[in-house]
Amino acid sequence: MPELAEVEFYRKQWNLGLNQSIQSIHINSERRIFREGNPQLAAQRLPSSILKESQCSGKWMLFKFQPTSWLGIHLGMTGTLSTAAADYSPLKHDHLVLYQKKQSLIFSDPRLFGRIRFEQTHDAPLWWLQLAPSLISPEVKLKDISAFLKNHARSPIKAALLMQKRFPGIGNWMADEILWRASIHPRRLAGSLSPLEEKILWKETLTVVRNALKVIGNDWSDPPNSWLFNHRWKDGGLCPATGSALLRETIGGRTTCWSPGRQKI
DNA sequence: TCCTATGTTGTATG
DNA sequence: ACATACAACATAGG
Repeated sequence: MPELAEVEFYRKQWNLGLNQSIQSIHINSERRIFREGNPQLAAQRLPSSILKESQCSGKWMLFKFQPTSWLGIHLGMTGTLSTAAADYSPLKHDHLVLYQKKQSLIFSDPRLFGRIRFEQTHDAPLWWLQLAPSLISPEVKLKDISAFLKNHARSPIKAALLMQKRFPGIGNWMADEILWRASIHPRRLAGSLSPLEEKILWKETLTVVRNALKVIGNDWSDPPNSWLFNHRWKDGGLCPATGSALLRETIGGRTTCWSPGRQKI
């Protein structure tokens, strides 16, 4: 499910456990979920450590534990974070449960596309520091976007928007939402956009990111019906702007929805 | 049975 | 080496 706003929502679910120590942990499917981490080390070090803070970077979350433990979590396609009572019994798809005195913190993921990285370092781990800067940080400028699109000139713009190196946290629905707002056909090649189209694309990217965080990132409210979001999945969906039928095809390897009258090749 | 699913990566190909 | 395309991963639900 998760793109940057949903990831932000899930990250906050564990805030209930801030500044409390871990009593014990439960790990399941560790060969896959910890495929680039170290489950033994996590099982050894997390108990008795204290959850201090967390952050998001794109679709990654990082949880900091005192004294020197870090838990990086990616939710894949179907991962979730939640909390439950302190005596919670893990279900089939619960791959990590951190038991605290007052509650348990749960990572669950039926499809196992998610991943957990555990590190024992003083500072935040290197892989975290090397993630792409947030789209809404001042360091990312239109010229960076423009240069990136030129470097991927022969990719459909839809595929380019899904590349986490430049568009961290953007996923399938946000990419479609951005292109719909910018009135750009998802099959247009990234290198074919005019300077004006690039400018509009970048402006709408920022708008979609900010609005998604505001609406979904806080309490998972439904986006307003004026967004493409509420119309894109169902057969027979109509464009909220033009009222005409939406189209869906696979572009850039993902099901893509667009409004043919508004987004032209 | 077959198709779909808000993601990423390894591999093949150009 | 770089860019692009696509199968593979694993499970559930329509």
